Amino acid sequence: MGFNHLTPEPITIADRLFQELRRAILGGELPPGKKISEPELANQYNVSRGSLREAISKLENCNLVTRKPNIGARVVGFSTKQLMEIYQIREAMEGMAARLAAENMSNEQLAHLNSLVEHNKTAVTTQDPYATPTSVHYDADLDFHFCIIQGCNNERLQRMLYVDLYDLVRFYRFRLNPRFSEQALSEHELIASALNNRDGEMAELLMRHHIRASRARAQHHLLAIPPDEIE
Amino acid sequence: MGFNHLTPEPITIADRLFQELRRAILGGELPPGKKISEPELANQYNVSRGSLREAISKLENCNLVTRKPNIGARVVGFSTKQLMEIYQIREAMEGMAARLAAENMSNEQLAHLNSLVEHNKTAVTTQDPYATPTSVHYDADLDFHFCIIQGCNNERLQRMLYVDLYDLVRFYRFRLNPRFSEQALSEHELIASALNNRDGEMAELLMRHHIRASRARAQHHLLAIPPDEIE
DNA sequence: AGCTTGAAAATTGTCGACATTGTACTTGAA
DNA sequence: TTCAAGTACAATGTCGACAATTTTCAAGCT
Repeated sequence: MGFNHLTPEPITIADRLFQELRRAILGGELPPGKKISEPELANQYNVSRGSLREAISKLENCNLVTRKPNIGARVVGFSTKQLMEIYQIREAMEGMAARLAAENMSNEQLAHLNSLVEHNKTAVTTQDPYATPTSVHYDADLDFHFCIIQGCNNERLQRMLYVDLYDLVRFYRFRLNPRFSEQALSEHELIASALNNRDGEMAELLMRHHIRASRARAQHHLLAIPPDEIE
Repeated sequence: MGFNHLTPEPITIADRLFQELRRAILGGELPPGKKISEPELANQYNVSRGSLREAISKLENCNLVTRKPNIGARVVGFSTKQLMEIYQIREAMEGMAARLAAENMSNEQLAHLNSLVEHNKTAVTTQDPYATPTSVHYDADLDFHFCIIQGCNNERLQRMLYVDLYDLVRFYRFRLNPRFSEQALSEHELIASALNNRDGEMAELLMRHHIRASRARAQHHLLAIPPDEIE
């Protein structure tokens, strides 16, 4: 699973801890809403509580845990409302990112994006049995969005999407485990073609439509799940 | 100056430190790019380095300082490029916030917004000598945007704007000290009227236009400043 | 003079112990 | 039996000291 985005080398102990805990949360070992016990985890990972607290602080930045003074930290909770909120934010921010990418993306980045779309298309049509939705399509969708974000030439927008939002996206995606619809694929193709034409206005429109549609698909998918499994 | 947004009571020492340092950075006591010396500040505020480090961590969340492993923290730097990036992000996020506010804002919130606009209009037309641009108009603009954000009914969008972006906005605004143009006021009126009509589409369009225009005004204003005062 | 090397000083990272706050349980009375 | 208060326990907040790394600066060489 694509955990190694923007995490170069763990220099310090707190950094290493942060990455391991992040992985544990995104991978489901630490369930949503679980209390994070400082003494327990410090013991488990053989580090001091100070370093652990710094790691928790970083997790708070990614919105993967929430802390209350004198009470402690918990893994972020799962809620349909929050998921819908995230889609709204992505619609706005990634729409802008697509517009900027159309204007600023390098030709190399564009070529990479096209190869992603192409590769994904063949993977879907050939119905490779090993290309399960949880492995291939999954990361393919993420990679598509990451590639565009990377081309937007706005460092702060990139950082906000990467560290403030996309860990939450992964958090929900792992738990919802959505089938990657073929409709989403064709939406990707449309966006890519707008980017190839360097049409920022169109790219923003199509990206917003794509994310709104994804939100609707997720909502529809949620209705089919027994309510007791959610939240 | 409006520093007391979303800062209820300093429960813990680290919280208090965070607020004081935040104020120091936004108020200009700690200049952009200044190295943050842990021993020095810990001594100055009579706290342990541990608490100070936690406060610095919180400042990092607000994007007011940047930290590098084994090197230390610095107050965020001033750069025209970054300011323009922030305007682009605000255009996307606050545009969405305006759309959502049109749909979800309570009548009380709407009334408050109207009173803000009205009060601001009279303050401008009467040319009250005490209503200097740095005190009244200043916070008036911030309050206007905050009021709309508060009405958008998307908690995460609110938090992202408040904690991740608006401290940076204050950071730049304090240093640029822009004259509040009458054009901006009329743009506010237009946005308010769209919100009164509960027209989300129009509210988003007008908000985006307003922020894009503000960005152009800021850029124009920057060109009139000797380059050595910037960065 | 300018550059490289090396040691000394300062700064950041890490740790364990103490203080303070929250929590759970027991005990007692209505 | 149920609720309240108090006590004991556990978790978080805070601190000072030690270890590892970076920076500084002075000596030596080309």
